[in-house]
Order: sequence, then structure tokens, then C-alpha cells
Amino acid sequence: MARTPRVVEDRREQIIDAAMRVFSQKGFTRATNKDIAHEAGITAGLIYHYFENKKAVLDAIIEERSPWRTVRSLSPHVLALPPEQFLRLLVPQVLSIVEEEKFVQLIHVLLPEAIHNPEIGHPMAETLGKMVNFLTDYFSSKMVNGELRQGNAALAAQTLLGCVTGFVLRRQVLRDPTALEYTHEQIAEVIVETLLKGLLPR
Amino acid sequence: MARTPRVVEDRREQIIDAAMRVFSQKGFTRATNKDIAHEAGITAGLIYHYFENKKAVLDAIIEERSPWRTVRSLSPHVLALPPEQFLRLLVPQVLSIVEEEKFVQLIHVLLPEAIHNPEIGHPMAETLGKMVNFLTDYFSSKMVNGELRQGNAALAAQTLLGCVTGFVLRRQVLRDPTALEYTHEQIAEVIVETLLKGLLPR
Amino acid sequence: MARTPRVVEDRREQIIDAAMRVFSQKGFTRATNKDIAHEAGITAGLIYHYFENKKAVLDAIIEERSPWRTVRSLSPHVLALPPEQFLRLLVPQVLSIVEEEKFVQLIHVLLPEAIHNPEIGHPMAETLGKMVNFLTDYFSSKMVNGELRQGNAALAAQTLLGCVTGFVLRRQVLRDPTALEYTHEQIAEVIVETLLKGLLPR
Amino acid sequence: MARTPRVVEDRREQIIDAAMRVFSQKGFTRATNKDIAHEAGITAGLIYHYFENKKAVLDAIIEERSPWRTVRSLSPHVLALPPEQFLRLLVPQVLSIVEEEKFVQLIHVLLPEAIHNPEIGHPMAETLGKMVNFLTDYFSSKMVNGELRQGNAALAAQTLLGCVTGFVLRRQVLRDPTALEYTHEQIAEVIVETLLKGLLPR
DNA sequence: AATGAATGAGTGTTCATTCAT
DNA sequence: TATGAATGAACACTCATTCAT
Repeated sequence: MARTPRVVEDRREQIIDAAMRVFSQKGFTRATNKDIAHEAGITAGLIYHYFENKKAVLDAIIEERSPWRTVRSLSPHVLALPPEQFLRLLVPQVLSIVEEEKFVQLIHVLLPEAIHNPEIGHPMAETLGKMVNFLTDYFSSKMVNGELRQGNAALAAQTLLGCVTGFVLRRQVLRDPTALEYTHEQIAEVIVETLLKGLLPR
Repeated sequence: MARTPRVVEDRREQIIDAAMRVFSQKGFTRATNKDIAHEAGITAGLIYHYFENKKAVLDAIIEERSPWRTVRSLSPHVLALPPEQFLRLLVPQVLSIVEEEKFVQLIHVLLPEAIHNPEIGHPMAETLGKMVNFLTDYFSSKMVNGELRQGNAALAAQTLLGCVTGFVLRRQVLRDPTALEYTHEQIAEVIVETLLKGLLPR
Repeated sequence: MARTPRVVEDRREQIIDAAMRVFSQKGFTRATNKDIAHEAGITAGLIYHYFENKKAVLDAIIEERSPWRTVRSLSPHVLALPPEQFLRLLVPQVLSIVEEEKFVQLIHVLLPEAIHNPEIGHPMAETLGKMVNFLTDYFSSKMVNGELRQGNAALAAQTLLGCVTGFVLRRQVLRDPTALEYTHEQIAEVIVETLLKGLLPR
Repeated sequence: MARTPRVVEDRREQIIDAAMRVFSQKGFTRATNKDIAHEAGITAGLIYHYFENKKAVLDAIIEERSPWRTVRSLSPHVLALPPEQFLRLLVPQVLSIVEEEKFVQLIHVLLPEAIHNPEIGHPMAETLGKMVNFLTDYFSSKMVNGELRQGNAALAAQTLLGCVTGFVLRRQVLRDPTALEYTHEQIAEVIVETLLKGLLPR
């Protein structure tokens, strides 16, 4: 009706945004084109002016909204920091990126699809793999120079990552109120503290 | 045709089993009643003799196949063990339960639904919560008696759980080949080692 | 409503019959599944219980309703007759088969499709080809034994066939009232007379 | 973009030409406006500056591209020729007109429509009717003056026309390879020879 | 004259569900 | 119990047509 005529170039982005919201709420299959169109304030037919089909909208989300770059752009300059400072910097940073609304939406969209569709699971696993490699490299170098004790750097990296993803899973996917009680700082604090110093008394 | 007239009670289980397989492969929405019926070797109409509708089959899976009991039945008698032995016993045990085929299927069925349906997410979170409580209690008592150093027991418990779920997520949900390279023992070993002793040299 | 519950085995045939009528009136593309269903007295969804898709209904018409067999079954025992009797027998017989309602419907269904789809055109051409061969053989043998004058038997056969198809085209496809004025006997009479004796005075 | 600004009157013709090609390949219903526009090197919206709607493009084809005039313009001055020369001139001339690319396209466009739409069938039948009348008149006069033997001139005319249309149908509509083996001259030769002299030995 | 964004009515198709047998 | 024919309400997608620019 009295809808403000949006800037034309917006339309594609507008549809992607709407789809992101709808997919994240209902899942790809259950979300209808009418849902997306309604959310975007357009008619369903118009979607096909910008995308070949419904799947192509999902693909566009994956390709254009994936904040993997953001993840990858993480702190390459802090590698020189000692482990304690490094982790206290890294973990909350990761958490704040990963628990941002857009990222959570993306998880809600991609995770269910990833389970039944390896095509979508692979890139997700790959990105996590890059994180693992990054951490492994860091841990290795610190083990060599004695700042960390000797051990399997790769598995340690995966353990750290596991801690973070575990928390995110319980907070943002299962929405476990218990897990949601904590601030990023508390979580970071305990992960770093535990991993660095261990649970055993010294 | 020459189908052996199964015991009646079997049918229900048979349908649930078939649905579990089909749901875990295609997801609840994409799986059709015909798929389930075909997998169960019956016709689609018969499902409605045993279940009110498709959703009821999923509910039956949740209620009757959830191995939460198994999880809950874990080692209440090992609470007295010292942390190191306790964790070296617990972690691989949990992993072997959780990565068993049936359990993985269940994850594949429930996780995507949980994301878009809190009704399903809550029981999952609750079960994890029970695990957290169990571990928290254990950690608390050990912190009191000095076998573990002082700290936030609840967060430590969640960190441990996070490590495990993180690994399971990457292995069984994203099917990350890197994460799948390790045996349960290796994973358990590194988690326990890291968490107990920390990464820093003593 | 008070629809008589037709015999179940009928359904498939019933749909094919309905489709034949609808296709012949509106053409394959313009005919909707609702049209077919309505004509058959069923709902559109039911069509997919018996056919994979709309195209499959057309295919069924081609395969199961093609009276090519009838055409092929034509008078193999009259080969011995002298040309005049032979043609006076054959032409009206062909005309009466080909101008029967079902056959005309079939032409209306297949001819437009044949034009834009060689897959459908080929079998039609082939069937005509069989007719040509049959006539060619007959003409050849009669040319050899002197009952017909020497000439290109194949082309003569095609000329005869052309006369008939030309008439059918104008009568049943273009529905030319002028061409429809004549009875099969008149048409047969003039075709036979002309072809056999020629237009020139002897 | 850098499209040369064509003369305005061209556009209409350009669209009609494009539509002719597209219709002849896909049929009127299956051809989309986008197809036509793409074939014409314009956008679909522009079609509506020159035509009221899609149907109007078809109508324009019928009215402006119908080579009936060409057909009608046939040899009015050869009426005096004796039948043999007349037919040997007429038949190949008709064939060459009728089997020209543009004409064949037109058949492909109109014939399928004619079947399901008498509005289109009638003009086609009428044109053929004019041919029939023309031939009937010729045959009548030649029967009167004894150059042809007595008979039903109208039916003889229709027989001749039937021969030609039958060949064209098999060649250009069904694309029967057997029928396509012959040259216009061969076809003309055999039609004329057969019709004039008959198949029977004298 | 020309574009292409936008609409909306429809089309083929799917599928959970019902029910007579 | 068990079947499978039958329904009807979606759904993804198409396309002729309109219209602001």
C-alpha cells in the first residue's frame, strides 16, 4: 500500500535478509516463499526475479552472509602474546562474533541443513578446521618455546574449540537457560582458567 | 504377501525404528509418510492405526527412544573415585554411548527440530542440565575435600561438557574428517589431561 | 456426491479417456489437470495415483490408444484382389477407421504435439511408413504381373496415401465444410477412379 | 546497450518475425513473451507497445504473414495450357512456395492452433477452398472441351490438392525421412503422371 | 521508445490424512 | 489389522501483463 518504494538495489539484500529471518525461525523446508515474500514486503513471484529458486536464496545466504571471513580475520597480530593474554583476548572475541544476532541466525539456518546435506556441512566443518589449524599452530609454537607444556597441540586446539562450540550449542541452539546465565567474560574466564591451569591443585 | 504376521506390539516399534532412520536421513519435514511406510515394509495408511499423525511418530521417538535414561544411569557409584580416574572412566563411557548409531540417529532427528521448536529443545537442554548438575556436584565435593583446586564448579562442569559436545558436534553432525581421526580414548585422554593439568607448564 | 462408485480398475482408463477428450479440445499444454480431473469426475490429485505426471498421461494415450494396430491389421488377405477391387475395398475401410471419433480425437491430440516434438512425430511417420510399404509392395507385385502399368511403385503408394491424408486433414483437422460434404464412398470412388484410370481420356 | 537504433517501423516486423520463429518451434502456448523478446533482441515489456497482448502477435502473423496472396497469385495466365503442361508447371510451383522456410514456419504455427481453434482453421480451409475452386474451374473447362475425360471436377480437384497436402504433411509436419527423399520434381512428376494417366495400363 | 521491476492468477505436483473395504 | 484409493490444502514456480521511470 503506502509502502515506501525501497531503493531498487536493496531488493536482493532485502530478500536475503527476510529469508535469513524466516529460515532461522522455521527452517528451510518449512519456510514458504510466501513467508519470505511477506517478511520482505513483496509478492512471492518477485523472488524469482532475483533468484532462480528457493534453494538459490539459501545458497546466496551461505555465500554472501557467511561471516567466515570475519572469523578468519581474527587477530593474526596477537600471535606473539603469551598464552594467557592471547586466550583471554581470543575467546571473548570469538564468542561475541559468534553470538551476534546475524551469526546465530546463520547457525539456525545452516546447522539443520548441514545435518542432512553434506554440501552445506562441509564448508562449515572446513571453517572450523581453519580455526583448529590456527590454534594448533599457535599452541605448537608456544610448546616449542616453553610457554606451554609439551603435548598434542592439535588435540588441545580441538579441545579449546570444543569448549566454545559446546557452550554456543547449548546457549544458542538448545537455548539452555542454565548456559545462558553467564556472560561472555565469565565463560571466557573459566575456559581459559581451566584449560591453562587445569583443575588439579598445583 | 507372505509377510510373517508379526506380533502386534512389534508394529509400533517397527514404525518408530523406520521413522528414526528416515527422519535422521532426510529430516522430519522432508520425510514423507510413504518413506516411513516403505522403510517399515507397510503402507502409509497403517501408520495411522498406531499414531495419530506424523508428528506423533516424532513424539514417540522423543519419548521412547531418548536414551536419556542411559545417560542418567551413568556411574553413580564412581563418585568416590579421585578426579583423574573418575574422568578417565566417565568421558570415554559418555562418548561411546553418545556416538553409538542409535544415539547419533537421534541427534540427527532431534537437533534440527530443536532449533526451530523449543518444545523439543527443552528436554534436550534439560538432560544436558542433569549432566551438568551431576558433574557440578562431583566437582564441588572434590573442591571441598581438596582433590581439586577451588573454583566455579558449575562452570567447570559446563566446560567439560562443552568439550565433549563440541567434539560430538564436529564428528557426528558436521562429519568433519579431521575430528573423526581420533579414537574415543585419544579424545578422552586429551580432554582429561588438559582439563586436569592445564596447558601451562607447572 | 451421488457419484456412482465406478469399478476401481476403470479409473486409469477413465482418466485416459477424459484426458483424450480434454487434450483433443484444448491441446496438451492448455489442458489443465483440473480439466482432466473434472472431466473424469475425480480430483486432480488422484491423477498422480495412476500417472507420474501430466506427460505420462499423454504417453499412455499414445501407447495404449494408438489404433496403429488396427491400421496395420488391414486386409492382408485381399492382396490377391485385382487393383480396382482392392482399392475400392481398402480406401473406404481406411477412411472409416481413420474418421472414427476416437481416431479423430487422437489426431487432434497428437498432431499438434508432433509438430513441436519429434518424439511424437516419429511414431506417426513410422506408421504411415508401414502403410506406404504395404501399398508399395502391392503395387510392385501388380506392376510385375502386368495388372498395373510400370512406374515408381513407392511414389505411387505415397501419392495414394497423400490423397487420403489430404482429405482427412481438410475434413477432420481444418474442418473444411466443402471437404466434409462427401461420403466416404464418394471420396473413395473418386480417388480410386482418378488414380486408376487417370484424368486424361483414353 | 550499443544496439543500433533501428527504424521504428522495423520493430513491429522484428517482433512478428521473432514470434514466428519461436511459435513455430515451441508452439503458441509454450512460447513465452520472454522467448519472443529474446529472439527479437528486445525486452518483453516492449511487445506491449506494439501489440495488445500475446494473442495479437499471433493474429498479426496470420493477417500479415499469410502467403495466401502468393498462393492466389498463381498462374492465372496458364489456364489455357493443356492439362499436362499446366499441372507440370503448377504442382512444382505450389510445392516450392509451400515448402519455403517461411511458409513451413507458418504451418507449424497455425496448424496446431487451427485444430483447437476454428477461428484459425477457417481461413486456412478457405484458402485451400480457393485453390480447389481454381482447380475445379480449370478441370471443368477442360472436361467440357474434351482435353480431360468427363467426371466430377470438384472431387478431382480435391484429389489433386489432397495429394499435395498429404506430401507436405508427411514432409514438413511429421518430417518423415522417407517422404523427404524426393525432390519437388519427382513428386510433381509422379502426381501428374498418376493423376493424368492412371495406374492401369491402357 | 524502451526497460525491467512488480504483480497476481494460475499450473503441475506433493503429501498428510481419511476411509471404505 | 491392513490396504490403497481418494481428497484437499498447500507449495514452488511460471508467466502474461502493467507501469513507473
